[in-house]
Amino acid sequence: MPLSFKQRVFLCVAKIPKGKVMTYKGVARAIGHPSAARAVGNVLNNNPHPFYGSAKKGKRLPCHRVIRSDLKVGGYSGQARIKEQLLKEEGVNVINHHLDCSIYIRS
DNA sequence: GCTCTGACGATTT
DNA sequence: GAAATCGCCAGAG
Repeated sequence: MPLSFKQRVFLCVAKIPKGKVMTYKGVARAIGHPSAARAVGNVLNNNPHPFYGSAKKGKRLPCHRVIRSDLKVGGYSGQARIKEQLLKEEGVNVINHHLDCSIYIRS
């Protein structure tokens, strides 16, 4: 049985290396649904393993590394501020509320 | 099976 | 360049 849409999103986001970010569109295309960027956002919203609240274990999902195609931070369960902070901590340059285009992975 | 929602995307104003 | 509008897809009720 093929993995669910949310499972694919989960795995794809988990593969994003530290210090790099991926767009919702990129993730959507990576899992075979180029126009399902919105659905990807839904999955992350329902993501059971938030990054900022996890102590250890590999079950954490670095959803903060997923940004909008506009290079904007996007949302984060109502705490977009935390997301931006985490990105900065990982070496991502945020310029005028826009993320550095040189660290964004295009598939 | 239909309708509403949403951490989006691209285009137009 | 920013804001508003329409279109998009997968989940939940």
